[in-house]
Amino acid sequence: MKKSSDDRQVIAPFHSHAHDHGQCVVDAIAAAETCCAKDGLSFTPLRRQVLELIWSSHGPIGAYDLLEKLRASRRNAAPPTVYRALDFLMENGLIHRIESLNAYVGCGDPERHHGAQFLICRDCQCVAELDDDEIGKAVTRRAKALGFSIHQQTVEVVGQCADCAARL
Amino acid sequence: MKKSSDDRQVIAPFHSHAHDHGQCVVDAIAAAETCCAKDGLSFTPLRRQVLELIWSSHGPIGAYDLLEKLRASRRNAAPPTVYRALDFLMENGLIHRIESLNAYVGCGDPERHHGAQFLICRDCQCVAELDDDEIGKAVTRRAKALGFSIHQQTVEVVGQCADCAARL
DNA sequence: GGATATATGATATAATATAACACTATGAAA
DNA sequence: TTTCATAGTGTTATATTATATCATATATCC
Repeated sequence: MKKSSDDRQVIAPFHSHAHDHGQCVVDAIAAAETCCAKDGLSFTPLRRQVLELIWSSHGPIGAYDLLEKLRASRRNAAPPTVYRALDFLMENGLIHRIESLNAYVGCGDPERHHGAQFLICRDCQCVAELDDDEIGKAVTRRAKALGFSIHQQTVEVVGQCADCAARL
Repeated sequence: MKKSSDDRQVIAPFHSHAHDHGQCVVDAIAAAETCCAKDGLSFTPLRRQVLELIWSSHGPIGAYDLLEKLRASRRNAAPPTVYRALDFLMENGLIHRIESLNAYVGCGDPERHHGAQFLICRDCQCVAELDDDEIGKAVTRRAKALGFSIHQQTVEVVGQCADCAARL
């Protein structure tokens, strides 16, 4: 896919439900393998499976929905099973938590530590992950002016994506 | 308080625990009265009391903490009692919900419809509410480039405030 | 006053997340 | 090789946050 200046900082753009999502999942797992290997983290079968399920869901997914899917192959999975995997994946930048949805999405660029902004479509529930320098810098500048040192930024924008605007 | 260029867009700055917070509460309630009167909303005793409790808490407060305080004067208050009041206050811009804390704070500028960014200190739990044009515009610009129409922006930045940096 | 909408009371339950303790496997230290 | 330490998972229980539902009261409008 050719990049235009407008999507240069778009990590995970909005994409149609028609694209080859299976490939997205495969690529994401491969990237996670690489990350974990590099950092000496143990990417266990459980963690891998949870990450696959998150990517497979094609959008933010809640912990309990995840649990239900997980139970297809692990009959006795319990909430901690899922939450521990989620904690691991978040700590290591493989997924993000969308606070306003109590849900989780795969990170489109796990190998790079980055700020993130999410555009969340309230109609189709799809999420675009951005890493917009301008936004990040504006936040940093203002925080600095107030003597505030940033630990973590969460930018969540709820609205309607282009596809839904056209479709509805 | 004299305004410098740096706090021009700061709606509710970080403030020491020593300031006259009673006055903040009184002012906030007065502003809410004005807003509601202007918009023909019924600012009932319950809603007023919940707003007072939120402002009195001097920082983000959770629904169940609020419920407990509310029970001092309303023995049989239940979760819906609080959540309904919170819904009213949010819908009408009198408070904001901090997603990453599951908590609520009074809005420092209820009479004006505005975007909001929050700097949340993880040490003292204080919150600064900003309405930084640059941040808002950067978000808007990028959303526009993707054909995304914004409904609501939540910017939450977790870190350490200047006071805590000096104190710890 | 009666109809309608709005607000609150009251009970139950849903949805999200964590605590605590037990068990296993792996690998390092002695 | 035994012992110890650690990381990962299993299992049960419970905490925390939020909503559904139906009943009752209060205000408003005609």
